[in-house]
Amino acid sequence: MNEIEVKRRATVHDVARAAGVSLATVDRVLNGRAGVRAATAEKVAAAIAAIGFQRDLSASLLARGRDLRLTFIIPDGSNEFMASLADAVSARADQALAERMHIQTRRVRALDGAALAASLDALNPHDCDCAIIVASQEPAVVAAVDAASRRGVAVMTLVSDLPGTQRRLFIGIDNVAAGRTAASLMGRFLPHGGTVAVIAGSLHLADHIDRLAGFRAALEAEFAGITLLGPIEGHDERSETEAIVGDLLKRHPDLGGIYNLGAGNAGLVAALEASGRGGAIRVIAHELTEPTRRGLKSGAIDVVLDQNPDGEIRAALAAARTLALGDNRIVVADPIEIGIFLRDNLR
Amino acid sequence: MNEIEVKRRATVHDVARAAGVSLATVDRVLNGRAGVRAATAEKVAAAIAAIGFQRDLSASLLARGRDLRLTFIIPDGSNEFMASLADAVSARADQALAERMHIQTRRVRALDGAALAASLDALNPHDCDCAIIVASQEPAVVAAVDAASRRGVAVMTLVSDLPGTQRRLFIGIDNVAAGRTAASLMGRFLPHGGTVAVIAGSLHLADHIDRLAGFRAALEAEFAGITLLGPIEGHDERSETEAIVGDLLKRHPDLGGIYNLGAGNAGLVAALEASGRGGAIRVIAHELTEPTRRGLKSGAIDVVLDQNPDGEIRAALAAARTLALGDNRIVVADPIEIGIFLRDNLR
DNA sequence: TAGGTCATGAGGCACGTACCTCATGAGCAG
DNA sequence: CTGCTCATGAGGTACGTGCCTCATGACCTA
Repeated sequence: MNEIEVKRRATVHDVARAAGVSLATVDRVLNGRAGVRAATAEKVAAAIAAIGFQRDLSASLLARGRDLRLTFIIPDGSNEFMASLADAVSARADQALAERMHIQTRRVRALDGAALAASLDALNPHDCDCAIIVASQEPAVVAAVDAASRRGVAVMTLVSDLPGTQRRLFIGIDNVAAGRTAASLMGRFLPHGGTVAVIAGSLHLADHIDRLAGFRAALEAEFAGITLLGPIEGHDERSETEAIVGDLLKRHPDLGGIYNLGAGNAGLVAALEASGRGGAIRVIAHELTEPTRRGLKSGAIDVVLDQNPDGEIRAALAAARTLALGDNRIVVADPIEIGIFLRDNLR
Repeated sequence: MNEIEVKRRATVHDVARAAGVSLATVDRVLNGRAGVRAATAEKVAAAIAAIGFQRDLSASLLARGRDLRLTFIIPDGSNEFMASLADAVSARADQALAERMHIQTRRVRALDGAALAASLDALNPHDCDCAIIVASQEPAVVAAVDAASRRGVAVMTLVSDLPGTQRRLFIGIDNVAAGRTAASLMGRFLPHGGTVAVIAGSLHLADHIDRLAGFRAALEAEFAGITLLGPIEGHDERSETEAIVGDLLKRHPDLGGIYNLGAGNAGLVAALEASGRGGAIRVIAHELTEPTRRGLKSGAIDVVLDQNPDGEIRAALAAARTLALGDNRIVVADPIEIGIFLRDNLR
């Protein structure tokens, strides 16, 4: 008598009863099978809405009797961030398997649209339900994404989006906001103004363009005392970036700060440490990787903005799981937050 | 013939076969039921390890035929952060329900150990599998946590830990690191040194003590030019904090910064804005709530350190789900990161 | 030896959904 | 009317695990 009364969750049986149709018909509607008149389908839909039916994900996956098959396609090469993204995928693989998600990872040459497109073209719905890709903005990739969607392979974009395609979801940070944040910190670090150099990877990369735009806009709006130098392109390369920074330090003895919005941070740290001026110059970089960690610890880098690869992978997996439920539902993901790291809150 | 070969996931049947025992025995071992000799249990454990069996969470919850029952106990009162924590719980309720987790939230008077203990005592394993509490460090609470654990109600602590008890997991940030981070930012904001006032809620709260310790240590180690004023206790109250800040501003025309490591931020912002010196003083506060958001936007606050209530709730739910599997497994959660927010990366 | 306890096995039903086959009846064209 | 298509219903099995009952045989104790 002390029982707590619990509302039983609605099941497909309840839907059938409420709609006045059979279980088989409800099943046909729920799983998009043919052979149901529009009028009947609507009755079912109305019943679902009326009683608030939610399909039981666990039971659904169990009954399907097969794991969800996901393929991550991640750029290869020297880019440490992409490596950490791949690591984050591996780290989640076991947990994902326990939730019936079978993960496969492929690395393709960075900035090689043809390779990415070929990799996408090789996927068929028989062995891949969903592809998660780091997209580069090239026509071949756009075509491959749409083709995969038509074949029945859902596509989600990670880190770098591909708007205007059939991709179901984008998972990544707001890079304009990241640039603004960098400016806001740099401005406060230099209360008496000064010169700040900006280094980018490439001005053909959407995320780098966004960061630069945000950085510039926020500096102009709030910190008139700061003069911007650059941007200089380092092509995300260690040695090239090292040369650029070394040159900057030599030519600008009064340099107040450096914002590296691309990769190549190993070179940045090396040049700073070699100059003996590490610590006297405020430095902001992107992505928490081995070189930036080292830089934070040594004091060469003050702040690292990070897009939390682990969180992105978690969000991607959660979204993929939802995707498995229905074909026509809108999938949303928790927004990815920009991580801000100093030496003192290194995880 | 084009089939991709998939390793079938191991099931309890496979474990039984590998161990040379019956399904019933495997079940007894897995679910901690009595009536199995130690030697037999070990054979089963060995088989599980050997074939890498992982219990299917979905099927397990389905077979249990009942939802996981979770009770959040969250302090009530004027504390905006606790309100946002409760909001985060509500926001996840639907999603949780779809994963067979039934959430109940209770609010108890803040800093009232007896009330929290009573609330815990009222829980019995029949209608609550797991309690998630914001613990305060009082003997009555400690006793209640251990009693609940003995009764079969698992307890997890949120935001504020209760070490030395039977609590299964703590979910929250590293408050010493948070204090260090605040110091590290403040030090860089004031490159020529200055005076920084510290306001705490209460020096009897573990998290406040930790933040203060971290702040102090990092200032002393790295920023000798900064003089610390306080800490002054504002008891997390709006009006008291407002009075304190107003007084500080009046008496210290040269004040360089304020670090409020407790709540009462509405008062902080009001006093700063009333003084007309907002923007000239570097201000760091905790928790992204309505008043701190306002402060960031108006420029009264420079940086807010946040412990990401939504992420904490997500982690708690994930951990609870794992907890449902076995009684004697070690549950781990993803670490909660300290969020750092400026006006420019407000979410 | 009789009676008891205890470890283990065998088997079945249940959870909610997916997916299959087969039957039935309505509607329609010729 | 005959023969066809098509919407729908009825009912089954399966997924992997939890939980229940009952049977069996080993071992101990009086």
